[in-house]
Amino acid sequence: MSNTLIAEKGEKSADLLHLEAFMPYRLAVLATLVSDSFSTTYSDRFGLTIPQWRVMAAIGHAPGSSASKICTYANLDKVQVSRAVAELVQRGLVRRDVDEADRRNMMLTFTARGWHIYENIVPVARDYEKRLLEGFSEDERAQLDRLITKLAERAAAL
Amino acid sequence: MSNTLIAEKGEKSADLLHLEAFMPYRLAVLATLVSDSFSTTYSDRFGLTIPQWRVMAAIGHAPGSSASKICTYANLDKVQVSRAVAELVQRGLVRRDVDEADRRNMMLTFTARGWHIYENIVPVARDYEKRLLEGFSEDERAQLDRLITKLAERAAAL
DNA sequence: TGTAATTAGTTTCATATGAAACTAATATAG
DNA sequence: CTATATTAGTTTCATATGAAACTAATTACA
Repeated sequence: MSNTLIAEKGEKSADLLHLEAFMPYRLAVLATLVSDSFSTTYSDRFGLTIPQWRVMAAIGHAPGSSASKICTYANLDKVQVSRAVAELVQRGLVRRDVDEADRRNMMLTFTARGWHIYENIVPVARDYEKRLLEGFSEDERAQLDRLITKLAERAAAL
Repeated sequence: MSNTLIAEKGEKSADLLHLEAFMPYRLAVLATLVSDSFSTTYSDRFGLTIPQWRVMAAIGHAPGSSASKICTYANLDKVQVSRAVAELVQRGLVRRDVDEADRRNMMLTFTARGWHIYENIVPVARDYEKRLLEGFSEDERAQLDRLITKLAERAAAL
């Protein structure tokens, strides 16, 4: 009876894979949860998208970087960086000057307003991270750090 | 000199936040990396998107579930589920029948072809996870499990 | 009962995304 | 040198996404 066969398959397969215990799924859910709650805290206050926030972080980290440096540093593709920068320039937070040493490159720096915003976001970000890791011992933090690095290495190899 | 002031700010702020050490960023990058490499392995072979894969996993786990059950189980919103199901029905992998007990609900089950695909994907998924965690000791796996759960709890609270 | 509120799922619409094509500048080879 | 390849960044275009509006069914309660 094909109906019975299908039902049996269903019962068997139910034990084969539980999404809630499946590592790629768990990582995706966790990252989305963290990302959403974090981005809420800064998009509410500063009106930045995730790529915009990362570009700000990249410029703050290394002012004068080119867009392609930012792609690498912030793990964004060049279209995302191009658009994020355009918007930040538009809003008067970032300056985009041609690098005279190689006129293909853009030199990206903050305006005074950009620095102001950046210096306000950084403590918010630090505080978010602090609250996220509240209740984690020094040992747990070190473990987490190590395990994430190890996982990223493995994933990059697959 | 305002130029000097800005340069000094740049140097100071560069130490304030390193994206590569910032937990929300690291989790996002890791999840994307894992998600991309995993989805490549099954989209190449089975032509499924991420929401479609999760819907398949949900139906395999609990055949006959409604779309809203699948939203909860697979952490997808109802639009994603609606569209993924429509496509899977279209492709002859899933049946969508009205639940006569409550005609608002859809009862989602696999067709024979759907079961076939599902039973082929599950080993691929298991194998991917196995390779991802290759080189992780039992203790490291347990730690990872615990830390992810703990992080997700914290993030949900923020 | 009949009316309001709720729930399930779909569709619409406006925005987000990224691959591929494009422009401009530089580097490399013949 | 000139021609070709490469690199940086932007724009275009087709698809993905999700909030809000919508349809249909059920439940709550006056």
